Amino acid sequence: MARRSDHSRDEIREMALAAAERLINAQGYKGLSARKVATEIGYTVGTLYLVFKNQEEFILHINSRTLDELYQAMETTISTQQVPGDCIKALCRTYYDYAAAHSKRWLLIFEHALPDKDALPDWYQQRITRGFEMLEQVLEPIVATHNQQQVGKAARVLWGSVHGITMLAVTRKLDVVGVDSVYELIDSLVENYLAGLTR
Amino acid sequence: MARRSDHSRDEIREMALAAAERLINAQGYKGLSARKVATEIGYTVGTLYLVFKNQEEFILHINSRTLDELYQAMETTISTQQVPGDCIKALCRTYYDYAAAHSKRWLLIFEHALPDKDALPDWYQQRITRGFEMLEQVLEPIVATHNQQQVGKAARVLWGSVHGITMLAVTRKLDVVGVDSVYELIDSLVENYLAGLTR
DNA sequence: ACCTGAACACCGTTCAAGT
DNA sequence: ACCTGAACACCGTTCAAGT
Repeated sequence: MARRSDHSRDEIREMALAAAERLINAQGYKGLSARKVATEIGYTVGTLYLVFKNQEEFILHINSRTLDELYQAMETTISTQQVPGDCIKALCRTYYDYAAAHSKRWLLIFEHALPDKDALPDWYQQRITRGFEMLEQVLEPIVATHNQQQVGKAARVLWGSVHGITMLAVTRKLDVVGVDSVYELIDSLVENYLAGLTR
Repeated sequence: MARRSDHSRDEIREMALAAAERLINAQGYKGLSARKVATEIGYTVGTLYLVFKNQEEFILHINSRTLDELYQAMETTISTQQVPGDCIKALCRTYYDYAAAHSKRWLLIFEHALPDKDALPDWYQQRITRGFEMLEQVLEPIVATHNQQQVGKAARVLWGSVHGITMLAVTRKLDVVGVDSVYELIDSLVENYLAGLTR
C-alpha cells in the first residue's frame, strides 16, 4: 500500500465530510469518530490528519455545511413569501423545521462550545453574520425605526429567542407535543414581540 | 487492598459529584472522565460503577445539582423583588447571570441530548417542571388572562427565548460584548413580549 | 509524494479475584 | 461485602517506514 492517489486532497475531504454526515444522522455525534470515517471512505485514520488539522477543525467544516443548508432553506422561504408581515414568521418556522428535520447535525453546531480563548475562524464567523444580515433585512421594513442599532438588536433578540424555543423543543424539554404546539410558541413570540416593538 | 469501607455509598457518591464539578468548572466537560474522578477521590474506576450505573446517569446527577443551584438563585431573586412588574425581568437576568457565572456546568445540562427513545427519569423531569411552575406563578398576575393554557404558553415562550439568548451569549455567537448588552436584549424581549401579550 | 501501520496516551465498562 | 486490577474494545493523534 501507500501512495495511491486514487483521489485528490479535495475529493478525500468531500468523501470524509459526506461520511461524517451519514454517521451523525444515523447515530448522533457520539457515532462520529475518525476511525469510523476513515473506514467508511476506505482510507486509514492517518489520512484524515493529512486533510484536516484535527477533530475540532473537522467538526467545524461539518457545521459549516449544515449552516449553508440552513441558510439556503431560509433563502428559499424568503423568496417564496409575498406579504412582508408574514415573512418573519415563515422564516422562524423554517428555522425550526430545519432543526427538527436534521436534529443531529443541527445540534452538533451548538454542542461544542469552543475552548475559551479560541476565537472562531473568520470563514466560520461570516456564516453566522450572514444569518443576522438576512434577518435584519427582513426586519427593516417592519420595525418602526430604521436605526441600524435598533434593527440589529431586534434581530438578535428574535434569533436568540427562536433558537432557544427550537433547541428546547428538539431536545424535548418544553413539555409540549407535536409540531403545531411549537409553531404556536414561535408565532406567539413573533406576533407579540413585534407588536410590542411597533407599539 | 479491597474492602475498605472508609466511606459509605452515599459519601462516595457525594465525593464523586463534587470532584466532577471541580473538573468541569476547570476544564469543561472534556475534562471529565471516570478515571480522573476516581483518582481525585482516591478510589478505582470500578468503584464508580458501584455507585453510578454509567456515565450518562452520573452526568444526570451532576446536572440535577446544577439545576438545584439555578432554582435556588431564582427563588432568591423572587423573594427579594417587590414590584411584580419588575420580577420577570429580574428573574430572566438571574437566569443569564447564573449561566454566565457557571457556564461550563450550565452548558453540560444541554450538551447531551439523550438517545432518542430514552425518556428523562421522573426525578429529573420534575426539576424542569418546577422551573416552569415558578415562571407561571410570576406570570399569572401580569398576563391579562388567567387561562392556564395561555399562562403556560407564555411561560414556555419566555423561558425558551431567554434560554436561547443566554445560550448564544454564553457561547459567544451573538456578536455582542459585555454583560450590559445581553441585559439589553433580555429586557427588550421581556418588555416587548409582555407589552404585546397584554395589549 | 502519498499513505500506511503501528505506536502512545488516553477513554468507558466489566468482572474475576483478593481481603 | 467491598473494592481492586486487569482486561476488552474503543478513542484522537503522531510519525517512521514503505512504495
